[in-house]
Amino acid sequence: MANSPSGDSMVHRLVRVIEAFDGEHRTLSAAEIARRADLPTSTAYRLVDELLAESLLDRDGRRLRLGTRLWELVSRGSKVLGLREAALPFMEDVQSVVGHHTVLGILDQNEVLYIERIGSNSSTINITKVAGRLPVHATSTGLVLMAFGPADAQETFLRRRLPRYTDTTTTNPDELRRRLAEVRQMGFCVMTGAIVPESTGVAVPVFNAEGTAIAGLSVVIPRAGGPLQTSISALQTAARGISRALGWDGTLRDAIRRSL
Amino acid sequence: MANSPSGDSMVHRLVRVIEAFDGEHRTLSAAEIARRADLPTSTAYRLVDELLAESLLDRDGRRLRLGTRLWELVSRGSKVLGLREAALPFMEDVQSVVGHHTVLGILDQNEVLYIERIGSNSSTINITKVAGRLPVHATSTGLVLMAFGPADAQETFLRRRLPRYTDTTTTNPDELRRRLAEVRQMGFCVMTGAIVPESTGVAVPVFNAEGTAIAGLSVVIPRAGGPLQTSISALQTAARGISRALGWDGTLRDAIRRSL
DNA sequence: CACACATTCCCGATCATCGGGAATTGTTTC
DNA sequence: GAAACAATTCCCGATGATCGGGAATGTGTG
Repeated sequence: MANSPSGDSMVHRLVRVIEAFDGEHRTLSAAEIARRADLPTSTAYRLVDELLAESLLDRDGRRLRLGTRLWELVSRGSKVLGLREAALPFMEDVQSVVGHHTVLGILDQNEVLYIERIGSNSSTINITKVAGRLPVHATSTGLVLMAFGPADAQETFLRRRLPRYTDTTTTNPDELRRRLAEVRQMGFCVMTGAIVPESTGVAVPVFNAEGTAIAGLSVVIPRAGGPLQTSISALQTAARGISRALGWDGTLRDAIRRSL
Repeated sequence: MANSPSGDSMVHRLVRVIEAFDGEHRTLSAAEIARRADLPTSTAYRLVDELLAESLLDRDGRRLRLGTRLWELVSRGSKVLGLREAALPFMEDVQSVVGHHTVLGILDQNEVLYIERIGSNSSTINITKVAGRLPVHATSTGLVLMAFGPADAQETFLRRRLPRYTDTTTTNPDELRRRLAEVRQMGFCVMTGAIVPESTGVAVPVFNAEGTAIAGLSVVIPRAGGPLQTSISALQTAARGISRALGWDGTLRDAIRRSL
């Protein structure tokens, strides 16, 4: 059976090609793409040609990189850019008060995807990366997103097997349920050393018009015990500002929530 | 000749689908995609299915949006994110001194592509958009990129027919050549009302290790005549900072340039 | 110069893609 | 609530774009 096309779809191959590029491999040669995407040589070369023709890849000599046109297309249409732009000014406010890393994350495929970060360029360990992912159960952002997010997401989340990172990582479903309830009651989440010790996250939800959390805003501070209350109120003010900037005036809903 | 596949490649169709989404159309139904991408209905539906399978599209009821996974993949591998992250802190510095819109742009396909903007949320008309394009010859950012960019780009640029936007837009090749020389000599570019009247751009180049401009940093101010010198030195300090942050220590080159 | 590797080019077989059409479901409108 | 309209899903045969092995050529390296 000599020339049989492999079963997977064209799109999937393209994804593999794009996935071949990452933070450590911003430029690749065609042969490297073939290897990393596990494609037959000639197939890889043909795909690269097609992508070049559409400017989805840029060529510099024999090195290839993801095209800026691709970034442009995706950014224009994705909701990420809008969210990021709405949030940035408020994140700066938080930053000026709290002074450590300020991070914005959303829920995607049962993980936290970080879409923006501004940081004092030294202070704390920066485990969060823009366009990077972390597990829901081990991050403060993850828990607020889960606590105030859509109900169906919570179900599937609690049904999954969760990995431990340090001895303070909570993986037990019942305990997580308890923590989620707590977060819902308090309106924020503090989590210490669930992935790396000596690093505390404080997160609050950013609500949409329906009152579901669509993003989590958080600060990462060196250790617990600082003036938490200051951070929390700065975060909450900012979160409300972001909602308003996005045209989701949460005032009414907030009032209801508070009066309960 | 009933069922003949249309001539264009798969990738091109996918691009058309992605292009169907933009700032005004962040969510589309499958039928809208078919119309906007000019695809036969059943083809569009099949493509949408494939894209959903790879999470390149997200589905919300019957509305579709560009998947955050797509944004993630592209951002991770693209040089844009790195540049943006390196630049942001310095842009904030500029912002705090100058107080109007501060913008970062790069050259792509003979146009200026803006990749970051921070702005006083009211002051000036914001013609620049993140992930938006403007022509080279009518923007200050465009001219610095051209003046200090790779030589071959200049050739093709000057050979092209250029549109006028206002009566101050420079389209004459010889005059442009003169302006480019001027920019090279001064080290910055000031341009007033070349696209919309009453809006002045001031731009400086951000150099890479080889001494070619890879980005243009600029501020947009309401009208000419303000304390230009302040803006320019703020921009230049920032630009040097960005180069350094990217690991391209421009000190040596700057010294050479200055001593000429 | 020899060797390894990257890149380009060629080509026949195969099967995923194409798109018309019809059936089904959902949404407006009067 | 019924009719008119649009959106979505499903089916299926014909077609040609895609597949990938292989050979030739280019590039760099010790």
